[in-house]
Amino acid sequence: MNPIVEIRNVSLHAGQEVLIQGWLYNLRESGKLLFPLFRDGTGIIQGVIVKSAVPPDVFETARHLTQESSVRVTGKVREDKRAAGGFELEVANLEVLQQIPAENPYPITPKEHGVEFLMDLRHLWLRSTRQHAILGVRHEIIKAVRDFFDERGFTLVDTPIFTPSACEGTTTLFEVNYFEDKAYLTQSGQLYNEAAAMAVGKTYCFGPTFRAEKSKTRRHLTEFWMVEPEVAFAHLDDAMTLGEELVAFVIRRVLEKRRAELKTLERDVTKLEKCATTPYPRLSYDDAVKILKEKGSEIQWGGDFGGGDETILSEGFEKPVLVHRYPSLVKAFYMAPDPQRPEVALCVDMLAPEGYGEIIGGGERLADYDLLVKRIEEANLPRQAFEWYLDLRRYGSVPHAGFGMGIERVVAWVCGLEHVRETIPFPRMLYRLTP
RNA sequence: UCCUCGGUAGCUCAAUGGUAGAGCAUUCGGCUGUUAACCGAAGGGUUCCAGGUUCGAGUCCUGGCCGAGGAGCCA
Repeated sequence: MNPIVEIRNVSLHAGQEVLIQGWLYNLRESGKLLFPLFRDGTGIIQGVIVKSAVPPDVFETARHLTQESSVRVTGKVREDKRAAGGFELEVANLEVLQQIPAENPYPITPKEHGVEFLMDLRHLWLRSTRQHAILGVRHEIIKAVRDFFDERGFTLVDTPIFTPSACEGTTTLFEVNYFEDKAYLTQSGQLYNEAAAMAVGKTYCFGPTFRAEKSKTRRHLTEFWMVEPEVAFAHLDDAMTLGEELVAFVIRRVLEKRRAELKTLERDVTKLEKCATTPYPRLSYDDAVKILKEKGSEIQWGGDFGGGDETILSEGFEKPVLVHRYPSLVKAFYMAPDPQRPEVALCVDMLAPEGYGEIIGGGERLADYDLLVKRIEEANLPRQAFEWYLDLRRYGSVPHAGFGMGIERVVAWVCGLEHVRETIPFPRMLYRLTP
């Protein structure tokens, strides 16, 4: 029996006869020669079939293989500079598991396709090299995020996806039936994270998040993944430092482990290399408004940045930039005010370079019981729903800070993608619930 | 919700108000080193839907549906 070999490992088997299990990626033909490309999820290898060297039925079977038909192929691995990847497979035999009929061929051809067509066929689109590379980078980013927090003594504490009410009361939530009651899909693990931080000191949650906003831009999904650390006894500066160290760690890891994928995506890695070290530039909201006004933005002090403003700001820096101390009025009720200037909050947004915009948002939480009660009332939130949250200020309240990082926006930035819809296997958007 | 653009072969797109076409995909043929191979041939159409103008509509008009980009909105 020939050993079953993954294509990524064929170089270890040069000169040996092996078995590869996969799919036909493409087939080129040149007279009595066939060049089938096989993929198996770990890579692509070119096969060579010489008509005179194999039984006639093997040649005929191979000649009629259709794109994405599933096969088991045996053959000898040989180093050859003429093959992409440096190795090719001298095919000796070929077992077809399923031949896709010519009347109903695989719909995604090696040529160009439109976004709508590819999104309708997202379940098949994932097989293409480009999507494959993005999935690999996404995996590496998630792994790096977990390693980062695990190595620093954080405890993963999962927060609920069904929630009884709005966490913040500002954004639109997805409502679901919960037996005789109503529940909402979480928009943030934030409040539960604060409870966890009071229990274990340093915590993070990592899971899906849902927002029912009718946003239709390249930066928005209705379902996306967010990692949210929360640290007891931490202040705004600690959150900023943690954020920049996390992002730099992730960038270093991807540069170290996923060069091949970044090359497939034609990513300019020199731009990422500049972001692999800290510190990142820090900018107060006041200074950011000044810069934006100089560059012609309509922004006035007190207003939140629009998408265009974020782009202008981030384009001024080669590294991600930390914008801190926004006006309290545009931020959530639980943000701690700056004791020096109560009109601004101890919060921070990290804007990725190259116009990718906000990837992190967070800051120091309001630890004072009386002030928190006041803010809940000012925000017209149902006090009763927040009694458990107020307990965190009744029983041993301490300063604490944290943030949320949107995984898809980070993946889009690292991969250099136009749109976040390609960063998640099955995107959920305003007008997209299938497949 | 608003603005802009679009919808023609399985896919990507052409077509001055006057015979609906190309490339890719599929099938067949040619080629012993191809690299999104190449060369030749064939099959393949409710031009998004409904109305209207016209001798004649893929093209112009009205309404609708669907999509894309953006705005608003959005830690």
